[in-house]
Formats: sequence, C-alpha cells, structure tokens
Amino acid sequence: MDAFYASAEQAAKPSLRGKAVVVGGLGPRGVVATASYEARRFGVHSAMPMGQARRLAPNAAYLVPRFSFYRDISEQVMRLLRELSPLVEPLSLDEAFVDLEAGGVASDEASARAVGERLRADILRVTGLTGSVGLAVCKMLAKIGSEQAKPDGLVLIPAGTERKLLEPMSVRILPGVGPATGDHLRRAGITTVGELAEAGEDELVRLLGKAHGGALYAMALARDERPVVAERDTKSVSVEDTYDVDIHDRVRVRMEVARLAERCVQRLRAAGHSGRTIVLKVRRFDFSTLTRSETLRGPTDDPGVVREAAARLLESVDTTGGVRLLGVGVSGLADYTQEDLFAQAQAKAEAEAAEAAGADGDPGAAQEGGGGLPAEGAGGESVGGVEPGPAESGGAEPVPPAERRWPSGHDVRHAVHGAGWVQGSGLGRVTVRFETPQSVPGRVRTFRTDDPELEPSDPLPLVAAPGPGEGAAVVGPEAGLPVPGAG
DNA sequence: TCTGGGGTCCTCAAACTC
DNA sequence: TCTGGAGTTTGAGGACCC
Repeated sequence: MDAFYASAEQAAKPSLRGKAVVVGGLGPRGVVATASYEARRFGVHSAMPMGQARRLAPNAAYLVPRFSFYRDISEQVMRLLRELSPLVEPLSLDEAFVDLEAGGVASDEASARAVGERLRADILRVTGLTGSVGLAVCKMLAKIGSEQAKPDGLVLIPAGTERKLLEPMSVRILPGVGPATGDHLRRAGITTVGELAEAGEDELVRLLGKAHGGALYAMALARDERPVVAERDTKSVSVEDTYDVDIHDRVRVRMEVARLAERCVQRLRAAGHSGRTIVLKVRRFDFSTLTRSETLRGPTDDPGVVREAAARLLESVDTTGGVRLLGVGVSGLADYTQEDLFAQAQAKAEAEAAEAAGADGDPGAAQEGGGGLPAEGAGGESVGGVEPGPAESGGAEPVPPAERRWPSGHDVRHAVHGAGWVQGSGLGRVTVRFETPQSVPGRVRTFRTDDPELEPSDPLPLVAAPGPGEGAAVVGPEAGLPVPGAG
C-alpha cells in the first residue's frame, strides 16, 4: 500500500533500512508520494508538501520516485495474483482486488486464509517485499481488512460480522468519503458509520445527492455489490506540469501548452487511442483551477489538431497574475480517428465513382485543419535563461550524456567502485553510495558530475537470482493487496 | 511554507434535439 | 405551425483515489 515506494527503496538500499525514507517530488513545489513507517513517526505522510516534510524529518532520506522500477515489481506481484484468479483488478501499482471465488482457489474462510498466507509468502519470495492481505465478501471490506492488516499481515473479516465491525469506525474509512464529504457529514452530526446507517437513505440522498448518498448508505450497511473487474477501459489521457516558479509570460504559456499537447498525443498514440474532447487545465497563481474543453466532430490523434484546440482554449483564459500548473488532456476516447473515417469514406466514394463513372470531385470538406495556428506565433522568442521547468517529474528514462543529471536515489555504476546509487548532487558534484540490495550498507564517495567513469544504470533485482539456499533478502514494510471474494 | 500527477465519477447548468 | 417538456450532449467544476 502506501509505503510501497519507500519499502522498495529500502529493499534496494541496505543503508536505508530502518531509517526514515521519503519519496516524492524534490522541487520547491513537490509533495510526498510515500513515507516509510520510520518517517511517519515524525508526522510525515503522503500528499504533504515536501518542505513541511523536511522540517518534520530533516534527517530522512529524500528520494525521487523511480516508477519504472516500481512497475517491474508491481508486474511480478500482479503475475502472482493472476495465478490465483482470472479476475484481478489493479487499483494502482501496489494494490489490487482478486476474486478468489472466480479463481476456484477458495471455498470457505479456512481455504481463503490459506491462499492469502501463501500469497504473502510468494510475494516475499519473489520481490523481497512484504504485502498485506484483506479477505472479505466484498471489495470495500477487503480493502478495510487490508488497511487493518498493515504492515505485513492478513485480516479476514468473517461473514456476518461486518456491520458490527463498521459501526464504530469513522465515516472516512468508507471509499468515497474524503475531506469534503467527511466535513459535510460532520456538520450534519454524522461521524461514524453506525450514525450513517442510522441516518437513513433519504437523509443521505438529501445531504449528498442521489448517487453518492445512495452508495454511501449501502456501504454503511456493509453492502457493496461492485464486481471485481479485470479489464477497465481508459476514459481519458492527460499530462500536466507544475512549474517551480509561476509563469507570467503569455508567450511562454502558449509554448508550454503546445509542448504538453505534444506529450499528451504521444501518450494517447502509445496507448492506441484517439479522442474527441480536448481539455485544457490551468491552475493560477492563487491555486484556483480552471478547465476549458472543446469537443471535436470526430476523434483525433493528430498532434496538430490537439495543439490547435488547446491553443484556442487558452485564448479564453486570463493568465495575468501567473500560472503554476498547465495541463492538456484528451477524453471521449476511441480506437479510430476522424482521419480514418475520412480516408474510409473517401476510398468508398472513389470506388463508387469509378464504378458509376460519374465524377463529383468534391474534395471532402474535412474540418480537420480548421482554423489552425497561424505559423505558430510562439516560434521566435526563445525565452532564454533559467526556465523554471516542470517540478522534477522523476522519470528514470535515458539521459543525454551532454547534460547528465543525477536524480537522488537513482542507480549508477562506477567503472572502479561498481554499483551504487545517487545520494545527492549539486555544485558540479555527485555523491554516490556503493551498495546493492544484497550487500551490507555501503560507503559513500563523491565525484564530479561529468566523471566519465560514472554512468546511470538499471535497478538491480531486489531478490538474488534463484539458487540453492536462496537467502531471501530484506524486508521493508508491506506492499498491501486487498483480496476479496472467498467465503 | 503551503498544496504533484494521472485518473475516475458525479453534479449542475445551458444548449440542443425530438 | 407553434410551443412546452423531456431527454441528451456539452462544458465546467468539485470530490475522491492512489
């Protein structure tokens, strides 16, 4: 669960085991993605501004997230889950629901518990990390069980005991109750799940609206009929950047929007999608957030079309005062494009025309290029200088040798000293700790950032290649996975 | 010293269609 | 032919989740 990234880092870096570790954006506007249990003791928690975390835990290790590394571990775990059942619903990199009944691996509470324990052992053996398991008859309760099981445990909620268990709990335990709804309910005198159930459906619908009120009432009675869904269709694709310093220059804002549109389309295409609705998101200097959207006549994955739509949307937004975040998204996804349809229609028309030998010649009045950015006004203006740049977005991806960066926590290899990781960098120096997941805590050395003997490298496996003995490295608190179904 | 990124779903109002 | 009403689509914002 929530300490997943930190646990993975502790497993990879022996010197961090048992220490406070905070993973998140390290820029001036970064927030905590995950704090290790040691860091939580200082009051650090996820979504906290990084500056605040540093004040609370000045001696913690601060690392940039390495998503590709976490994704590899996640895939190993998901593979184990799929061995249990075809119905596996990933919630994130480190959490998933599994329908054990559908997998036919558990028929009662005893067999479910056995499956859960075996799974936890398998996760530890394969990844070197511990996971927590919640077992119950529905998703909501399985999730609550897994929260209770953390770290490194298993909780089974026996059928028939659910309401008793939920009654005294805070409404915030229920999925869908965040700070705003929690506050709303508190003002109505409702703080526990028991009080929620007592309030009755009508009252909850009145307070929270039909969908939310109804769903919450059912959950308060421990009723959750949501099935475990293995395949979920993506509904939208978006990219956004928060800038270290607010952008005031309108030309620069336009340039950034164009850049985001390009990135968004890259992601869209990589996923094999196209989309009809283009969304521009602007967070202004005062944190107020605006969205503007435009729905096209048909889906597109053309960078030019998305860029132009985003630029048009930007024209309706006042950015004087500065913007701290810009985003571009595409929704209304399809797996074909308007251009495909035009091409198809065109081919068909041509075929028919050839057959009938009656040429009409209308060059298919496509809306496609419509309006268009006039030769890209932003082109000049090289906006020189410091470029506040998006706040450290953390990708581990290949770094051009010319401008080598050394993000904290990333793996490196030195020609003489071997494998290690970046402990920090700045002022032309990079500090590396030389250790591996299987080694003892290593020593630290400092190099020039352009040292030719030092290069970025891929993460090392947390668990030594299988062999006789198989020492099972490491620990690190939990990587939870709720597992419902079962009896 | 504030508040990331990538999503989902819901609500509401206005515009549009039937 | 006009009109009112219901239903749908679009656009914007908010809440929530990990």
